[in-house]
Amino acid sequence: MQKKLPLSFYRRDVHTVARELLGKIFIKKEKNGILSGKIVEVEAYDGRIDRAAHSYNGKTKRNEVMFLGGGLLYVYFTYGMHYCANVVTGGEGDGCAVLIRALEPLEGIDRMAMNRFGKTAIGEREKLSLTNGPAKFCKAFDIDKNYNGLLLTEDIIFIVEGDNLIPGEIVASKRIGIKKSADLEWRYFIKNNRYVSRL
DNA sequence: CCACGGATTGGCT
DNA sequence: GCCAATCCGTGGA
Repeated sequence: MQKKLPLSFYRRDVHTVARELLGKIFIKKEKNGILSGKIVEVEAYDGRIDRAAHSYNGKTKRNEVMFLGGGLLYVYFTYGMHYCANVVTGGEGDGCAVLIRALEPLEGIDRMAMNRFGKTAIGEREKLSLTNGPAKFCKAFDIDKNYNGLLLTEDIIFIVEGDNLIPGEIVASKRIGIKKSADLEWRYFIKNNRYVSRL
């Protein structure tokens, strides 16, 4: 097993971290085994200048984890039924985070299938939609508010080295599903990867 | 106190 | 492509 990314990886510029997270392996250790996947799509949020960021209007109970500094997991609940997970970046007080939008499933696919569809026998179409969206990935990995504020250098949820991408493999585009600061091209994804949520 | 709407998804037309 | 589902944080009265 590869070494966990250190705190210093996360405590940098949010766009640098967002781009470098692509190709890396997101891992959750459970009693029954490991769930893992390659990160293929992310979005950057910067509360200092970005009106779409939850942290834009300052610290609240919901977003406080975003202000605690790089290396924490920020999990929020939305639309009355979905969780989404972010990696906090930068320094304390910055209010920056990278939303994990999609993974390519690697280990524990049967358990992801159970979490998403309630069965292990899935076809190609279902496999492709296991983790190709921020709430789908949280459902597959059974990530909810209990994981909010978790330190990514602990032995529960963490990220390790994976594929080394060349700049030409990374595409930047507008972020999905937001109305404010909608023109910023702060979504990054791996070109031609089948598990990206949308083109 | 109350109303609004959201970093989404899946089902139906 | 359109829209309902379903909570709760947030902001205004």
